[in-house]
Amino acid sequence: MSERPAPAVTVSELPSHPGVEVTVKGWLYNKRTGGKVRFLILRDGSGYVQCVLSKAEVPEAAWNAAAEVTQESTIEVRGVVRLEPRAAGGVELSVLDFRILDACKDFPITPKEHGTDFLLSQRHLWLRSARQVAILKIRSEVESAIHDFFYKRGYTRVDSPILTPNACEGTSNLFETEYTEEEKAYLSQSGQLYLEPAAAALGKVYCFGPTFRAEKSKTRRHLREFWMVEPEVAFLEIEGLMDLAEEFIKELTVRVLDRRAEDLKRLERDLTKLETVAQKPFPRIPYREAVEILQKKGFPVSFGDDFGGDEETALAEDFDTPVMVTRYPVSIKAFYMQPDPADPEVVLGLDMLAPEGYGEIIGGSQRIHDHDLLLSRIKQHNLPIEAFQWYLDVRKYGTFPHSGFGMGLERFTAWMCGVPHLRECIPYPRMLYRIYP
RNA sequence: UCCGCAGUAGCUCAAUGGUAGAGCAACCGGCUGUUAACCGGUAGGUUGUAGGUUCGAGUCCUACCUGCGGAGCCA
Repeated sequence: MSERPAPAVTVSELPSHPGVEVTVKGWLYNKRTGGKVRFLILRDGSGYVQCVLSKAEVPEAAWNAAAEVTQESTIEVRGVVRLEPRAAGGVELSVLDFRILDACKDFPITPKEHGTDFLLSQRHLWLRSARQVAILKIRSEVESAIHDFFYKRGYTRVDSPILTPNACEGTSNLFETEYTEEEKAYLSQSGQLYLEPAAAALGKVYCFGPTFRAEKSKTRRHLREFWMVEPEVAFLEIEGLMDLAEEFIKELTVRVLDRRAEDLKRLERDLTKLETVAQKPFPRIPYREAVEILQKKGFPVSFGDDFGGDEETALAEDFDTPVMVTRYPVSIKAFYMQPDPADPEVVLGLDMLAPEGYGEIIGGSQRIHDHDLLLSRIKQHNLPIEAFQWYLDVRKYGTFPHSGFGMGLERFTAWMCGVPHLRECIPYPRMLYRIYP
């Protein structure tokens, strides 16, 4: 490169430096070569810029390097920023000098179609592609928005343990690991039970971290390791919980629309579908009504049946916002959910179903706060009372009504992005029979 | 775990039971503005594995392996 100094900038900063000579470092995304003019598309993580080399205006070494450079080679470009309507993004670099920092040979992922098996085995390299970059940026935006949402409202983040001594809810399969020679430990499948005592200490709390489910699920809506955010609030009851969940989803959606519109466009997401979400109230349908709706649609369901994916989609398809289904039968929900005093066959719980077939993004409930009722539920579910003694203590020492929900980060992100499969919404997906890379 | 589908060049896919092919990537050459650029050329193969049927198997049969889609479960 020339000895002339030029400020180093990122691609995202280029539009604010028109006419200025700058240096950009990154990787070659694609190139198009001609006899007198050559185009190099540079990516640096912040964006993409087309670098234009004219044979007459660059050193011969730079001109030749532009012909040789291969996809994903590390490169350095010195050039003048020019506003150019012919270039994607509206800005390009008129190159003064160019050099290859490291020549990349045979990058496996070419700018053509690939199958998912191949791409997943190359996930560490797949991350570099434009679509994956956009999804990861949106995921990161959602994570920040989650923390901001709770911080603004006076919540304290309480990290729940990942190693736990037993099943939190006693139902799903857990990943088992050796804790000591005598004792097993299990990877957490929910922070909720640990958050309830924390709510007694801090009032409004939330946890946000990885969650593990060892079920042998093989669907687009499941991962074995995923991230879940779980608020838990003292003295909050079911109606307030529904308000919180709705406010939460709306705020996250608006945040993504405001700050990541460009990434959504790259994913060809229909923005109007997300804008609607922020503007309209979310319908709240009691389970008993939901059963009637499904029966009218021809589903053979009756009170006491749980809803599968098809039923969820059928319920959600009538609305262009998420819909909350509330007050499920006691028999199909977790042991800790508070029965409805007005209708003891159902619990004060909610599932929020996203539109466009994205399914359940939130599940939550008011928790049982009566010690003896919770104790009888633990017995009914054949759970070991000793293991839940500490959990019962929340009801023993100054009990209080409280509620919380869990939201799956990847499911929400998938819906925002309009991506059909969760595996693209986490950097390194862990799925049944796939843990590499 | 169950049901269904698939496995051919680095990648994406073709090939009636009868000589394994194309596009992209790679390599060589051409092109003054390209937008997954284009044009010409070169090279690239134990058709997932093992067995079977047949004069002859990528193709038909059996088993296994791997992956994909879905169910159950859930976020």
